[in-house]
Amino acid sequence: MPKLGVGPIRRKELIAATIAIIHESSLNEPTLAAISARAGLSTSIVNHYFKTKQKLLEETFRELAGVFIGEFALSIASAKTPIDKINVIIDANFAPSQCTPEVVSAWLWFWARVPINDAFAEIEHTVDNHVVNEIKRALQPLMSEGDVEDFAEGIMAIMYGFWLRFAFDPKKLPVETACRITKDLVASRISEYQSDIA
Amino acid sequence: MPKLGVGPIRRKELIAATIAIIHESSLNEPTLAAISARAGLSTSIVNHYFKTKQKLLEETFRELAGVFIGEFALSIASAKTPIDKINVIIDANFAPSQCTPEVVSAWLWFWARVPINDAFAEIEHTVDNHVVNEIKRALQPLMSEGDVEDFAEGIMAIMYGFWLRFAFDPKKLPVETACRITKDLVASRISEYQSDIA
Amino acid sequence: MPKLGVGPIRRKELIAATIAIIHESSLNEPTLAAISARAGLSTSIVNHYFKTKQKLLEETFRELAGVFIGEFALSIASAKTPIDKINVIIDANFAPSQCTPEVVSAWLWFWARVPINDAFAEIEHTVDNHVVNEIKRALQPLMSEGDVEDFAEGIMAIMYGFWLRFAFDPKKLPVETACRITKDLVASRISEYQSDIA
Amino acid sequence: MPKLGVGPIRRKELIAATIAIIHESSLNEPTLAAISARAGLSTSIVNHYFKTKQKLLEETFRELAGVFIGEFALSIASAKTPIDKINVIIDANFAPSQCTPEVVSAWLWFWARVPINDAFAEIEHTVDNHVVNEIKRALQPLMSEGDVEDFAEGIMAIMYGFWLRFAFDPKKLPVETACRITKDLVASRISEYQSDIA
DNA sequence: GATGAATGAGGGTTCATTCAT
DNA sequence: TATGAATGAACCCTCATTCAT
Repeated sequence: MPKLGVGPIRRKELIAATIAIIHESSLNEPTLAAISARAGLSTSIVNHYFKTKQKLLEETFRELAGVFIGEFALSIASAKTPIDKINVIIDANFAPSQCTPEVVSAWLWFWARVPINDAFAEIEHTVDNHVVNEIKRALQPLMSEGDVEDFAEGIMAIMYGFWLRFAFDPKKLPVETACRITKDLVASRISEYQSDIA
Repeated sequence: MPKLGVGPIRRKELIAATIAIIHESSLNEPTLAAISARAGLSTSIVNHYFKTKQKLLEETFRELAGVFIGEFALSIASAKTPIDKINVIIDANFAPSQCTPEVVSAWLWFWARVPINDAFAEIEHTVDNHVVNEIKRALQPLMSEGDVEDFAEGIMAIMYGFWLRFAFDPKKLPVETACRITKDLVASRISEYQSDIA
Repeated sequence: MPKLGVGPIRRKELIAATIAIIHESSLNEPTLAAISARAGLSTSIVNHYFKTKQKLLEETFRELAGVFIGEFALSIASAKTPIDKINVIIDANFAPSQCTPEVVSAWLWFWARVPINDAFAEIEHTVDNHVVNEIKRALQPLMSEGDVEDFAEGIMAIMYGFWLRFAFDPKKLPVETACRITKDLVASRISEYQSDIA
Repeated sequence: MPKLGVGPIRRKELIAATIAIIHESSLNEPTLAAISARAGLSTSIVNHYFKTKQKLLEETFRELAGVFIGEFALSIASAKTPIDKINVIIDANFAPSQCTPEVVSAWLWFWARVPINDAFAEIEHTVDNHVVNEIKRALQPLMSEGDVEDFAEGIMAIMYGFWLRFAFDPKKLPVETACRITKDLVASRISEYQSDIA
């Protein structure tokens, strides 16, 4: 096992601190002072390891995206039926690693800035494409192309909506409940769709 | 009809500018410079009319909340069946006044700051209570108390999720489509629920 | 008795408010907002009656100086012996009208700004000359010219020192005590001076 | 001898500049712009070293108070007779370090703000207690308790009065003269007091 | 006679960044 | 590798002033 130099360690620490501070500051711009204080380091360290704040944020977003795509890739292969595939996708979206308030806040923060930050936009675009494509591929056997589009939008909307609640709602809806509700809604719609066809 | 003095007019203008700038700055803190420039006025004017930035933002949130509650109140009375009531609630949430990118962004911005801003929290709390109560009241005839809770959460999640897309997604999903998808999902789930019971 | 128009009345009110606010703000620059609020008027009124803040302050200082000179002039004529004259001067300095915290604060405020405000300097100069001359005239029969100078400085210093305490010291030393202590110190010094001569 | 890093040096420079600027601005609120310009540094440096203007001012006052208490402590031990002790106290008050226009202006400025600034109040209170106690201790052998109080007030008043002149009077009364006058006044009063008793 | 509308200058503070060590 | 020194831009806010009414 390769021993990490102090560099990569510090980078990880700073990225973790960034995510934490984004959440704590309620979608306000996280300050380097807060981030480095959280990491127990001086402010200048950011310049040392990431050159600019923007670069630190990009790395943070890339890290988030990487973990998410990872969750996704792991399970999708094993599913057989369309319904199974959809459920696996839903499970990935509600994976514990993706549903902590800190992670959700960070996702929202980056997502909100996509329109004014090209680097963020590119990362987000890649992830979004990936997810939407997987959903569509799973749905294709079940319905017409136009319906697939709508259906995918609906599923995404439900999951985004629950994420919002995970980030901000003090009632702390359990992830499992959210996951179940999502699956139920999707299953109901699919079964109804199929009976409509028949 | 009472003629508005220049005061109320300027206040309206500044509130409108605030909403616009919140959207444009992608959930960054809107600056008074940007807001007043948008309104074609000097920065000092905010102190003149609102005393502080915080007060301006509170007024802005109150305005948003008022309009939303208004949409809501108008239509709810006319609905007869539970399904009708749910659909009326969904219509209110997807009313054109609530689904422009500017308005959605503003809602998200205020919502995100609820945990760190007591004045915002109070306004949000009032609105949230109102909406959740209406949904629950509509669902009560249809299902058990525990299921009502879950169902309400699901409906809210869908709508929140679509709102997120309205705010940020460049694909500009039509509001009508979102509304229809939501209603379909809800209707499917209800009809399935009822056949499960039977 | 001539009836005052509203103009002179407002001017008096604003001058009184200015003195009060100078004291309350602890030698900070009094703001027009505070002054006019105290007078129950709008800010713009100052421009209306005094044109500028500087002019208002000058008028205020002139008013203070006028009252002081008045106290002074009233009593000086009646004194016969040098000691009597000195005591009359001390009494004038400790006259009730001159020893309220508000008035003392105002004096200090203007006095402090003499070096950077020519208009204030001129007013102060006139008053100072007047007082010093009276003290010297009273002392001349008692001692040599050089000693007169020193003695006058000492008397002024005592009185200024007590004024400082009136303005700021929470112990609220009674004016009568201050007056008596001053007179005692002066009388002791004079009697010792005379026994030294003899 | 510990070598000072640049930090302590800058802090000293900024404190010195603060005192100078308070004097120059004639008891107006000193601005950070003026202070840092005087120190040849940028405005932001204050945040770097003192965090806030208030903190800078507190440090400045603490510095003034420390030097004064130092003057005081040095000499008090060596005095034997009550009169000697009083004179030593007077010398300390008129020590060159305490009688420059800059230092006196600063004292007055802080003193004036004691009623509205708790941090200043605490510092002032400590110093004031110290001085008054020393004076009283010196006078106790000479007179009754009630007289001690009055006498101490009188001595303080004289010194405060002279200080005022040092700060603002362009005639620039020599410190030595002020010191001598004060001692003479005190000595006269004491000797007369004693002959009254006898 | 009196006020509200509106502004521009200047205040303290925050913050990301650069640089020398 | 890591930090403190230092700055300039931008922020919100205060304030005296001008102007129209």
